[in-house]
Amino acid sequence: MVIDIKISEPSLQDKIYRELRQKIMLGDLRPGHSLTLRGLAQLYDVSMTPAREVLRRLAADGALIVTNTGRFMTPILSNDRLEELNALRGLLEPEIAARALPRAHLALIDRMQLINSRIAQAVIQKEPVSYVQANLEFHRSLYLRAQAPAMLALVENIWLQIGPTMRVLYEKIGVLETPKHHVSILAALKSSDEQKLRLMIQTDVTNGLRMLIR
Amino acid sequence: MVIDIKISEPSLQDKIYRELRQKIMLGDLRPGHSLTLRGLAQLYDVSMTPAREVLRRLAADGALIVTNTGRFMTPILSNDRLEELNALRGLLEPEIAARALPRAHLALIDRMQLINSRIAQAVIQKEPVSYVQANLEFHRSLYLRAQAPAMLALVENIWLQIGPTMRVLYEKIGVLETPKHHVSILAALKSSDEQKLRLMIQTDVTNGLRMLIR
DNA sequence: ATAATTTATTTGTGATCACAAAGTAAATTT
DNA sequence: AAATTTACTTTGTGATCACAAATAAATTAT
Repeated sequence: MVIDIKISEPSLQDKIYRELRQKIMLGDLRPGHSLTLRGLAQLYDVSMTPAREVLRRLAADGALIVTNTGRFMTPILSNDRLEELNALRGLLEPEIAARALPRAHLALIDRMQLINSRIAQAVIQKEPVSYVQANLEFHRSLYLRAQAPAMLALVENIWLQIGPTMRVLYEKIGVLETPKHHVSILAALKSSDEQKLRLMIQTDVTNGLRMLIR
Repeated sequence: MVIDIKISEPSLQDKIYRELRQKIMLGDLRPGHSLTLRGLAQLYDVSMTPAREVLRRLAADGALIVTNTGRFMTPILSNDRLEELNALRGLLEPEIAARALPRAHLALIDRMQLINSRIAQAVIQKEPVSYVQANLEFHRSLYLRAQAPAMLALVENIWLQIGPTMRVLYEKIGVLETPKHHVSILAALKSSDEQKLRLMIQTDVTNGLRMLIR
């Protein structure tokens, strides 16, 4: 009997998809940035076929919008929409954080503390992209412990939609300060205080935008 | 000056996408039902190209899962996953309902009452599909008033994921009774009682599943 | 008979092409 | 100089094909 090791290599478009998705989430692309099939295909040295699938998938995710003439671009969010998306963060993230709390052992908290120092570094060096990246990683590393994949998927979906807009907001305002509620979040984790954790996550998300949008 | 009326006819794949999406949401397809490119293409009398895009978009929505060998099928949800998705409903739907409350005038309530009678009819005739359809329409007609498109999109996304599973659950248990909390929801709307509305939506969602899953 | 192997069929992926619609630049007219 | 028309380029859509991997069916061997 021959044992088959399943390799199941990721298809070509999957790699492009993940790469572009990451770029959008971290704000590498500005709002209104348009992407073309042939442009993307050329960039990754593939044919139009994988390129179009990637763009449509991202559009299905809300990472891109499709103009009424079929063009793809990163979304330009109205203030209303941005606030709605942020309200969703404020609704979902405290819940998923609370679910992660019982499973958040010390090693995780240490790692989050480390990530937090990376955020501080990004503030000093005034690098909005790595700031956003470290900030999201701070939250994600916690949420992963919730073992709630569907919930995390929704949260990341929202991050994806606000990515480009967050970038320009950070650029405009400047990354002035390290998120002050992160230490409170860490404290709430250490003391296993669910109510405090929910509140701190909530305010971190809410104030994060209020600071930007004024 | 000539005024151009933009027709912007929906592309061929958009029609197929919406149709299939609806089918899945309403439970026309059972969990584990597999869809093939050529099968779908033949069914709608198109080439493989539009068919594959539709399937990938639905997969991006979570309406379909992609096996590790690239096949498409409707998801078979574990109990954990189903409960997680239902918890998300319980989190999101009260919020969006509360947002709709100030805008819910009498005409809407009347319409919801009408839909509710359709649900009762479906119960009598033991038609799970039209039961699910009317039930979702009851909720959606309310949520539409919230003017929170991103929030509604997330809610519908969840409905989409649980569609096939709900169908079989209703088949197994049988559609025994009209959802008893709907009248309370309508009452809360009439009296503009936000707290009651939130609670009733919440219990309607929660009990709906508990009834099925035992 | 049952398990293992071979053969045949089905299936998704990526490439290439024609085509029409949309966008852009240039030219012409008013 | 401004507006309109014309010509040109870019772009997404859908179709068709070759190919390799996966699945199903048939065959052989134990």
